[in-house]
Amino acid sequence: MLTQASLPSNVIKARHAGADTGVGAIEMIGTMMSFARNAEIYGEGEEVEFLYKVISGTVRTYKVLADGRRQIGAFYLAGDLFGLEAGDDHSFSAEAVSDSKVLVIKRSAIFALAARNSDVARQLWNLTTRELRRMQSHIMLLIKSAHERVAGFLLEMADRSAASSEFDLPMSRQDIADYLGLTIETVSRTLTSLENAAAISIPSARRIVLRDRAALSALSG
Amino acid sequence: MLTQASLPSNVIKARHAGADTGVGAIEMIGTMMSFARNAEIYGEGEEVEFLYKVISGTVRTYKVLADGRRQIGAFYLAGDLFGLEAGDDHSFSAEAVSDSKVLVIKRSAIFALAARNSDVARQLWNLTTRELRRMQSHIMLLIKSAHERVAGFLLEMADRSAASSEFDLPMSRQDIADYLGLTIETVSRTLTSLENAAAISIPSARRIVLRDRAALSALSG
DNA sequence: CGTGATCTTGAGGGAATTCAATGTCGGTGG
DNA sequence: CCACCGACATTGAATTCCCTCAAGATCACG
Repeated sequence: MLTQASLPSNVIKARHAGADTGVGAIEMIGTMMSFARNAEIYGEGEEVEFLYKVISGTVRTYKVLADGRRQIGAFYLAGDLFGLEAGDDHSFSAEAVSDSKVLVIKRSAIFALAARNSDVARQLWNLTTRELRRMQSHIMLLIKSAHERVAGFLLEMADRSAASSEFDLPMSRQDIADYLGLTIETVSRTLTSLENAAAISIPSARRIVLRDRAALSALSG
Repeated sequence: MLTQASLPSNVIKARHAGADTGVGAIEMIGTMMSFARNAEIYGEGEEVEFLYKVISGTVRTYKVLADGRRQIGAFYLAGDLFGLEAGDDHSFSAEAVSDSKVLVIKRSAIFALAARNSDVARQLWNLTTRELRRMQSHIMLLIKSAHERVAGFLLEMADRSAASSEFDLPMSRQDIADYLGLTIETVSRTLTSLENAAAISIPSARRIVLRDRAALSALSG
């Protein structure tokens, strides 16, 4: 356990239920920070200094290619941990999709903790393997057709939301497009098409109701 | 499929230069096995029991969707480690692309070693982060155009080959297509087009000579 | 209400796929 | 030795899917 003296004055000792995410003690020490919509949390190329936990809101990680194309690597919802990357520097940038509260934990504190506490080490490992699985399913999405990608994305978001058959999309169509490797128009048209096929309904642009999960699953390849 | 019974009698204590791959002691104990072209090394859904090091030949990991589409997750060349996955079960299958020799190491032996030897633990971590980076760049490939994917793939293979400007492709066009999320025809056409553009030459189907690496880089997005 | 941002819809074109045929290479048996 | 065969690769033609460019529609917010 770290001593009070070793921490900045504004540290909050926040206690959260860790069982749901399986990460326990890691997030028990950190600083709460707020980020406005579209605010940068960290930038590509910066040193990896912190681990982050989304308390409220949504975060996206992304990379911009030389020609301006943007690829979104992941969306992180409330409860998700992010910021742990391969190597010492961030290969992605992170931004708040909507106004967000994020618990910021010093990486060095975690690694110090992990060295002495095998439970923490295992939690770090769990976090990493979860990230690996996430990337694998992202790859499986990206090889599919537009309909399959969008259907798969909706199912993923539904699984990650509390109420699994009805939820709000925190991100714009552009964000979804950049996550799925499609254009904004294709995303929009595909959503409309899924609605016409009675697989979903879209009471408002950001609200999704799953009407026929089986049809969506079949569509998602 | 491997059985535990096949291991004890013929264990080889193999010593390899570990500096190049940064994995040192991990591969010092294991069993050498040979796999014929297209032979299965492990199957999707099987328990993760071993870690593997390619000694010679090439290995592919892949997943087959319900409708028969195959996605190749990665190619592993001589010197590469593979088989370490998120979770207790393999989410991909692994096959020999060409006749291959593979060093098979018990997972439990490695983890036992890692528990006592922090150097081994760090090597395991390095292996994992390398896998994360590989997946990230795979994702970045998959959002691009066919020309960019193929150009990027060739550059990747060149970097991983000894002679970086001229090399043999161990895998078929179908393998490349399934790795890049394209059809075999598109891969073939794109290679021909790159040759016509004087970026590469293809003395034989499996042989690639990089003629204009700058052009390829530009093409690869 | 206006104004800008976001989203949807339409028309047309281009890129990749599909279906089909031909070409090439390595191995095997006559 | 070489002719044949099967596997692999290339090429062609037509189609489909997604993108681009463009115009409206809707929504959030001052």
